[in-house]
Amino acid sequence: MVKTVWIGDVQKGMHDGTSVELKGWVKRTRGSNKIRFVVLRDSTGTIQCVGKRETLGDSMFDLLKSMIIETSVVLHGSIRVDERADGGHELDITQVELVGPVNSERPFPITEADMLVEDEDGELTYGGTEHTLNHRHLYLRTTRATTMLKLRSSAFGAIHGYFRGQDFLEYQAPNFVAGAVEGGSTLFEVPYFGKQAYLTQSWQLYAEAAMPALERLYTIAPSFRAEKSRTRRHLTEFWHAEMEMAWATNDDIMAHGEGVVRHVAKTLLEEREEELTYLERDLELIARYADTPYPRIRYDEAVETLQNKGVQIEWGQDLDYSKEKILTQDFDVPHFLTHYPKVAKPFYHRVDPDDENYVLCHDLLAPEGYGEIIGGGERTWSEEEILQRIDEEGTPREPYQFYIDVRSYGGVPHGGFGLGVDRVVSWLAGATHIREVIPFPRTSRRVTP
RNA sequence: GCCGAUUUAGCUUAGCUGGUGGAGCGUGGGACUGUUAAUCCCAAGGUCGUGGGUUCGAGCCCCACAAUCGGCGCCA
Repeated sequence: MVKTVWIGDVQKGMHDGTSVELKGWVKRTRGSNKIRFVVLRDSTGTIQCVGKRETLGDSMFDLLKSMIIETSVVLHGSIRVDERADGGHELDITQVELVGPVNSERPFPITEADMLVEDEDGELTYGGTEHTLNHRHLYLRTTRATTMLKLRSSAFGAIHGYFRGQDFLEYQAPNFVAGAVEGGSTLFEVPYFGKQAYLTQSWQLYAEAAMPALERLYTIAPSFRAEKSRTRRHLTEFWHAEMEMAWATNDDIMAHGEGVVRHVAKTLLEEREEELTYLERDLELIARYADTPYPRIRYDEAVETLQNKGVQIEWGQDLDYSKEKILTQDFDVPHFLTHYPKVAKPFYHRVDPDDENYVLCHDLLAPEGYGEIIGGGERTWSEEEILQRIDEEGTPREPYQFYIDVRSYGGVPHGGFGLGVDRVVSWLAGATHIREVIPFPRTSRRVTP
């Protein structure tokens, strides 16, 4: 039963002239009553398989003819180099085994036409129709979806590789929580044995609790935010790569943020050149994201730049997406925005000791209009300061008692960041929408399938 | 929460000033071919999102509702 021959390897020339059995799914068929071409697909690629009536015999040839799109099959035969076949290799079929049939009255509902839908501006959109979203479980088999999932896998691997290579420990926090990290309005409420619980928005508060124990820690875990955002960069459930580090400054943390993003870009180039090429990504561009240092500018400079460009903005205002987009136009690699005004950020950000109007924080903005991919900074670490900041904001102390306690027993300077993994993949893949890079996207209007 | 748009066959769509709907893909049948999203012929498949209104007559005009999509705010 174990599969030993992979189509990707066949197309690399690893089985030329040998007899093999190929297991996979029918992607497409064409042919006549005498010769039949079956394009077979597996997770590693596609290959054209040829069957002739005169060699297969009538019953097996008719069986081959009955295999419609997405039928699962085992095809036996020999591999031959053939320029006429896409990919350069071909299987001469000698035996046909039907594994899982497809009922022709209910054929595979995703067709080529679904892949090539133009919006009003003539731009192609992918998998964004109601039909493809309703059939997401089947849409995943399409080349584009599979390609995205491969990039995603490599990105996850790269993040783990980066942090483990830097001696960070992987650490898990609960997903049921009692308090908010961000604003309370974006919490998903969950009934919890007669009490009110929420789905976590971030691993951070629990990571800070473990910071004095582990000192360098990270995770990749889902976070949940009940934002009714309707944009191409928002999900209600997204995968959050977060790190927390003791004895670290804002600059130290940014260095890791830059390090991990560049490492993801580098890994995709190494592991997924074929997929990036399929997506028509400019490999030199990705190489630049991997090799070039990311500039750091302060909030004040950003505001000044925007004002010089004639954008209406006042000091103290948060930088929304439209303004981020104008800023990113000046950069061809991601760049950091640092030192936001205290009034624009929540209590856990540490106030800059050099100027109490600012906090020691940073956002990393991706180019090409993809926007914020990292938010992080130094944490308010002394007990007095955290109590003062919580009270200032009018946030109740009670749900955060454990968070305050951490500071009562040997608090130290520390910080960390959260990275939107889906956003990073979306950006590096050049996706038209973030839902392209996650198998079952959760948005404000969809939880199914 | 705000703004805009869409809804016609399983899917993608065309539809003229209002006069009972065309195509491509897919599916079935046939022809033909070392085919490349094959090609050619034929067939099945539509209460035009739902409800109401205007009209002699509504896919098309008006109202309501629903679903979906796109953008903004907010964020990763």
